[in-house]
Amino acid sequence: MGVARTIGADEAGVVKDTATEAWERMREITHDPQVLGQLQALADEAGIIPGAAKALRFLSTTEPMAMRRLAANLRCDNSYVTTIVDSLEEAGVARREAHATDRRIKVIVLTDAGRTLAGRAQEILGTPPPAFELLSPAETEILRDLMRKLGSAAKPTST
Amino acid sequence: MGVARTIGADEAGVVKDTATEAWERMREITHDPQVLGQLQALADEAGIIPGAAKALRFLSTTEPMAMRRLAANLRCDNSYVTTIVDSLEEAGVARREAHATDRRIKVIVLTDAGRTLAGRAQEILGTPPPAFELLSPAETEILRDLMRKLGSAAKPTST
DNA sequence: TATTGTTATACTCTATAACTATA
DNA sequence: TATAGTTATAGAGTATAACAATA
Repeated sequence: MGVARTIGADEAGVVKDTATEAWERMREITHDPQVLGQLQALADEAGIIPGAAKALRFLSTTEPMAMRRLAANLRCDNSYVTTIVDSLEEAGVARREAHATDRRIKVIVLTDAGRTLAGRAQEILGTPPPAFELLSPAETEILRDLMRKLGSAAKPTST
Repeated sequence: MGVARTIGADEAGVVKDTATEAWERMREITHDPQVLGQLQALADEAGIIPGAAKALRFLSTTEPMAMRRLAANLRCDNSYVTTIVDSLEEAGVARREAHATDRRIKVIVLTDAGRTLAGRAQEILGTPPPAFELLSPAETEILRDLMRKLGSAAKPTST
């Protein structure tokens, strides 16, 4: 591996095309177990379940969020959000509050400790891995532009 | 949701740099829930647990693999491989066989049905999403090269 | 003694269905 | 009647510790 060869065929006759290789490598890079490990450590330290640490990402900067909306962000069921927010509340990271006008809705409000924690979670998930330093500024821009292009085809996510 | 905003800065004054944006978008694209969905469907159809479908990827082309090695590939504990191979065996997708020389080791051998299934799993996980058609051949090559560069910093993974 | 795999167990992830309160 | 959240429950993911067989 790592040998730049004439692209398009290999000795087994199996053609691994450029897009496939790019895709496989993208998956490998982004599924970095280290990120999960860091998040796990954060969760352990804070006394929350790992799923709650992931959720913190969406609770970080915005105003209080309805539980239902968190479920949409996490693409999980409402009932799991109950579990997550239970964990956050038990650890003193967040609390439920009633919505001002619609009393069916509960919003999730971070405590001060929660805001700090959320910032760290955001940083863990949002910080590019060290390998990005291998790219020149120009290459980084090219990469970003390619990602924008790939992302622009995002599924319509009806509703 | 779904509102496209000016990218690069948000109302809080936080500037999101190029690498961070590239990274976040990469993660979003590669964590496509549709891939998981397809794999889930395959698992349902074959009567195996979803984790076993992921494992098929590593069992596809190679010769019989020791359970321990599958654990390393999946980065999970041996005990979970027991669960996975139980599932594969119950569904008639694979069977355990004794290693020729070291009788502590059991190797996983795919059945004919298993080989077919493994090919499909490989295809699901290895096929780039439709959005890749948005890239020109030249752009695809650039992307692949960038991924090679990023991947070259991969952790040494001793042993 | 060290290694491979299994068993028992426990915690977490996540969803479905039934339910309560509110709209 | 429809919607937000909760409860009960269950299957799946996953790890740790103790164990058996083999090296």
